[in-house]
Amino acid sequence: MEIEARLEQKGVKPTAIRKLVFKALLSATEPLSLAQLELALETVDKSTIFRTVTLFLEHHLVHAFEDGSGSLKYEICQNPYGCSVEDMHIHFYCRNCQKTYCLPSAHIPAITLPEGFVAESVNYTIKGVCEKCRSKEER
Amino acid sequence: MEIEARLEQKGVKPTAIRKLVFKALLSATEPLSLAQLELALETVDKSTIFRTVTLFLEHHLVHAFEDGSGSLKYEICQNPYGCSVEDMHIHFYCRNCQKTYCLPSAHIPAITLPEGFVAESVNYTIKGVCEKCRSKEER
DNA sequence: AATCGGGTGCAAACCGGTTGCAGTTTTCCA
DNA sequence: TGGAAAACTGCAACCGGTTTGCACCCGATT
Repeated sequence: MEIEARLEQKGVKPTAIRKLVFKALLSATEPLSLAQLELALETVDKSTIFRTVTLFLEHHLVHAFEDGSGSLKYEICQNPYGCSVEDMHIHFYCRNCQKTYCLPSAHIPAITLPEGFVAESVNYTIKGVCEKCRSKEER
Repeated sequence: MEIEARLEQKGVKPTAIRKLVFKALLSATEPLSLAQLELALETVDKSTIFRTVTLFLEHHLVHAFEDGSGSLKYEICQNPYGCSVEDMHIHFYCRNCQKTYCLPSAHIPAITLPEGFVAESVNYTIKGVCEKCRSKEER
């Protein structure tokens, strides 16, 4: 199975729960928080989910970022063979409906850091109001 | 006094504590968390500091962002007459020494949002290791 | 001086995230 | 094949940052 292979490829033993968590993140239409994962996987304990996504993080299966909602969001790395800084995209968080949009067309513009600084991860998030909510507000 | 004028200009009554908080943020060499403000202003209660910066936020005297440290950082808006999205700069957070650097030379490259989306704030943060910490690590 | 409303301190609640521990399952080797 | 060791999971408690309820205080206004 596809999911199993991706876990194994990164050195993560594909237990039943891990496959569930991975699948939930894969099939979600947006990056998910721990709470959202907990909701989606009612049978699984939150500490297990936490440890699972932490494991995924360490093995570069997913990445995490803060979108301005106050909680971390987790997202599957697009590139199965390693998710580099350049691959990261911008996120848009709607303060009204609380949905987090990926803007995959918008790659994060690179910045030249001061001499000696080393970037390990990048977070570019825009907060505002999405199209749907704005058209509602205007009425 | 300068500080008093800036508070009043934005419709914030300049109480003694508010001036203290504003001054602390102004004179800091980096954006500060609530905990850091609490430390800098030992006589002031943390809930008061919280309500003060929240008030500042509402009146666009400061802006807040999450730098990857786990806590929000507050920073005086550079432009006293309103802090627009274009004025925002990039932050660098060192996971080793936990210092947050402003990279004011690096204005955030603009992104064209999908039709109908409205940006209200922007957060572009890079996490990694700063020059000082890196040279230490290498020894 | 009495009154009123905003400002402040204290304590407690809250919430997302994290950990300790015990029970269960899997692995692996004698 | 049995049985110990290691890995995985659930439960409950904890933690730190943030937020709120409430009572008191203080300055402004009548």
